[in-house]
Amino acid sequence: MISGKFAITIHILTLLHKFPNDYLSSEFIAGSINLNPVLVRKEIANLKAHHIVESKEGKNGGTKLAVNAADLTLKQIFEMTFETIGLGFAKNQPNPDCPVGKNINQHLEALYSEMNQNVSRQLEGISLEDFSNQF
Amino acid sequence: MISGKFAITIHILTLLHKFPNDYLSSEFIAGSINLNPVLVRKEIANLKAHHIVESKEGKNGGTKLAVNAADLTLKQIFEMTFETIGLGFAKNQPNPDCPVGKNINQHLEALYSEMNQNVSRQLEGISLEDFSNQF
DNA sequence: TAAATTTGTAACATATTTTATTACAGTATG
DNA sequence: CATACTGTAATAAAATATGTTACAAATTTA
Repeated sequence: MISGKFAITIHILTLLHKFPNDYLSSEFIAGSINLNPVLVRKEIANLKAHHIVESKEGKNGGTKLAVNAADLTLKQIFEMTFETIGLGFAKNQPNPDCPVGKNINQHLEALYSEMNQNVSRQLEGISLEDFSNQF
Repeated sequence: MISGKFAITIHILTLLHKFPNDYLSSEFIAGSINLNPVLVRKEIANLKAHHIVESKEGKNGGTKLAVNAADLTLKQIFEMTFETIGLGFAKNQPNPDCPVGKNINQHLEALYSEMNQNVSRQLEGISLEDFSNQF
């Protein structure tokens, strides 16, 4: 399974970009994603920690973008929500007495690291503005 | 979370490549991965369905490679175990009455499709033999 | 200042996916 | 015929992701 964090976060940011002058409530956003507002607020908390958005509490409060959408890349969003891609590891520590078991994770890590560089290059070239303007 | 299928499968194949003349038992393989033998047999069943390995039942049975390791690419292994990478989708159907909700999944799919092509190109260039010879 | 609305967050519940275990029929070997 | 495998189903346990409820704190507006 893969968490929906990236998809949810980019959905939130796209909405914020579409309404640049409003503080959008978590409930409004949740209505577009079809997601519980608490979960929206959790993702927003993450965005706030990275200074991508700002929120206002209280009545008529909500959240708005705090950065220029042209300067925020999908790579940054990816890193805020995923850290890394890859094709996974076996759950248990492999057998250290086997030459393959002993080294496989290190080789997989190297492979996945290349994948990340690869994907990062792609995502670096796309800004939130680019993404949002497709709609 | 991400399933360990790819890692487990490539671990199995690396072992088979290291012992090209033996039928390896699921128990032996499981000992290297540190995984339940039944799960090893399940991944082997998948490999068999793709004609990558062949098994022999009964005493002294086991599994061996049925293809040339130089001709089997990590891309093929990836496709046998994952189908696709990506950064996920929100679990619920987004709101079709919202212009963003209505179209976001389609745009994400396009993005992920590019990611896949990107990663596939990388994995295409690495054979099982290449991977295994690192050990 | 009081009522209403919204964020922030914790605590808990449910759902889904992944991994593990048990069991046993079927097959080949010696 | 005993042994050691595969193949597969059924079930259990563990891990992760998502959902819900509750409520304190903040801010607006009447």
